[in-house]
Amino acid sequence: MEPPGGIGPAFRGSGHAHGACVDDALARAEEVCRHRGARLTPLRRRVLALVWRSHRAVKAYDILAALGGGRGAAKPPTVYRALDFLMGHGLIHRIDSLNAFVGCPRPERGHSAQFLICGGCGEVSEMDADGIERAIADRAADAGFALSRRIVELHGTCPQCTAAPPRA
Amino acid sequence: MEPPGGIGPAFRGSGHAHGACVDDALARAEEVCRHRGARLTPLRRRVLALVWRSHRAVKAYDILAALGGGRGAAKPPTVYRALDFLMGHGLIHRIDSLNAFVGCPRPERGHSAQFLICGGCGEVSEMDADGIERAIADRAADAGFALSRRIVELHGTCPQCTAAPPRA
DNA sequence: CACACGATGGATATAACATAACATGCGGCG
DNA sequence: CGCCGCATGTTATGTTATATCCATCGTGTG
Repeated sequence: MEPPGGIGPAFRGSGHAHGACVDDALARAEEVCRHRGARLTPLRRRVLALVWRSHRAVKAYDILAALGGGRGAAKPPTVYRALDFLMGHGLIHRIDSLNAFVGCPRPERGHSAQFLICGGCGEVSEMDADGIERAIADRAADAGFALSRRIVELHGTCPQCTAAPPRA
Repeated sequence: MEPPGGIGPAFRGSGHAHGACVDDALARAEEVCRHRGARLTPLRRRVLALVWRSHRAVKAYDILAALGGGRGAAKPPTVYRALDFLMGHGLIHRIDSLNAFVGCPRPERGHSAQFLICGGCGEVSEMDADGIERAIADRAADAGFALSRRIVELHGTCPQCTAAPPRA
């Protein structure tokens, strides 16, 4: 039971060694931060780990709840600041259509990605499809439009959920 | 008082007859609704007109404020219901990355569009670029992903704002 | 007419998402 | 030490969106 577990534009089956997956992500994050002299503090690391708990987009207030159990609970700014830091370093992406965040599988490379978002299981898969980027760049150029941020969020149903009833 | 604006994938210069532009939009909306037996009530018409006041994305609470001046002021659900109706009939689009709404220049045709959003003047221009759609459909098919909603929101700077200091 | 109905929207309340402004703690450095 | 810069804590508030219930109105039917 180890179907496509990769990082690319493929959804995970039911069994995948998620622990290792998270560890990898954290290791890559450490690497990236060391490389740039950015400080991946315990709080930021914890938030990043929470984002990576699943391959679904995670809401800021869910992170907040997970962080702040009871007394001395974390407050919204704490979470948003950590998320801003992580986004700033490309370690996570914001999914605007969900007001939520996903871990970036390839933080090393500055990239602009496209997201496949399954309405069944909620998983988000990141692509870096050249064809899409090129088509967008071409049309923007036609319009004389200077692109900065490109948002491509594609909602639908992943292969697993198409095959079997949704279950996350 | 003649803000730029436009309907195609091109940003307008400074002078355009926006009054006529709004009138057109409302007329098309009447048409579409009559065609389907949907009721473009006075409230909905008013909200649509407010969305069309500019070619920028309009926030729900701005509409609320514009509607409800004083006593017996409109409440949020009123606005959101009207917006839902208008979206349901393709008369407006939601720009997720802005939490705001723009009028659709071609409500007749069911379409999935791409938006160019200028960070200078705030104008939003709707495209229906086949190349982009095709690239997206191809990559989704590769991934075995069944598409439903496609969100393409492209932020950047329009030709006018590139040429001259932003002003809007 | 009396009535049930569906559609519309008003009223109240609250949930969900996000930021402003200011205070505190801590490590480095002159 | 005294100061600075950064991360975080704290308080308060701003912004966006929905749930729930109720009033109204037009329409079709008995």
